[in-house]
Amino acid sequence: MTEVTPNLSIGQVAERTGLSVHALRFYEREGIMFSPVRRGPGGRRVYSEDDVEWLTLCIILRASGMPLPALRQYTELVRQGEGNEDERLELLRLHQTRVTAQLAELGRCLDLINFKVGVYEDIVAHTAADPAR
Amino acid sequence: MTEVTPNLSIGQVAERTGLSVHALRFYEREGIMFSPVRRGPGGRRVYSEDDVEWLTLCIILRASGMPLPALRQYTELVRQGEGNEDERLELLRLHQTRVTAQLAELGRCLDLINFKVGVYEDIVAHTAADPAR
DNA sequence: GTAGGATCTAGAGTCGACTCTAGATCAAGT
DNA sequence: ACTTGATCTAGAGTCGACTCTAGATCCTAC
Repeated sequence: MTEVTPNLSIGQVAERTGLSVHALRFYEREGIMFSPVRRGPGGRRVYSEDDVEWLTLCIILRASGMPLPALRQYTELVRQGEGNEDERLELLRLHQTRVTAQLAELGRCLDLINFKVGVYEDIVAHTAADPAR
Repeated sequence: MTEVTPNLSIGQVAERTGLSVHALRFYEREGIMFSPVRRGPGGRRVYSEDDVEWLTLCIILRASGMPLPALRQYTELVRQGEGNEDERLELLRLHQTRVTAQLAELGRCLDLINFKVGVYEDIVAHTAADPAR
C-alpha cells in the first residue's frame, strides 16, 4: 500500500524509454532532468517513475524537432516551479507553430512523392505489360 | 524563337533555388546533378533550366529527409536513362513510406503539444483572471 | 590598366546530438 | 576469492550536411 515510486537504475530507464544509458547521462549533463537525478549507494543514479514520465515528454519534444537548448529552457522553467506558466506557454507555442509548419511542408513534399510514385507505377506497369520494349 | 534554355551562372541558380553557391558545388561533387554541369569559358559552371528543375526536385526530397546517398543513387539511375524505372520506383516508394511514417509521428507529437498548450492556456487565463494569486 | 565582384579548386571547419572509450568502482553469484 | 556485468567520470570521436577559407583566375566597367 505504501508503494511509492519504485526506483529504477539507469539501465532499466534506458530499456523503458528507448534512450541509451549514454544519452541519459548526456541529458542530465545538459540540464534536461527537471530534478537532479538522485544517487544511490556507490554514487549510482536512481530514477523515479516521474523521471521516466518526464523523459517520455522530452522524447516527444525532441522527436518533433525541439532543439536541446529550448528543451533545457523549458526544463529550467519547470524546475523553478509555479509562477512562470506564461513563459512555458510561450515556449510551447513557438514549438507548436514550428511543428505545424513542418507538418504542412512534409505534407507538400509527400504530395509530390506520391505523384512521382504514381508516374513510375504507370511506366513500370506499361513496360511490364509490353515485353516488346 | 530559338529561345533554348537560357544558361545561368551559379550565382543565379543559387538565387533561384535558395541553395548557396557552396551547396551547389557541394551537390555536384556529391554526384547529385543528373548531367555533369557544363562549363563555360574560364571553367565556369553553366546551368540550364533543366538543372534548376532537377535541383528543385532534389530540394523537396532533401526537405522530406532523403539522405544524400539515396539522392545520389536516384540521380545515378536517372542519369543512366530509361530502363531502370522499377529501381527508381523502389527507391521512391521506400522514401514514401518513411515520409508517411514521419508525418504520422509528427502528427502524434503535435497532438500532445496542442494538448499541453491548452493546459497552460487554461492555467494562464486563470491566474490572469485572479490577481490574488 | 586597374579596381571590384563573381567564380574557381582543394581542403579545413562547424554544428547538433549523441556515441564511444578508458580506466575505476561496485554488486551479485559460485 | 574471483569473475561477470552494470555503473561511474571525463573527455574524445562520429556523422551528416553543409559552410567557410585561402589563394588564384576571370570578366566588367571605368
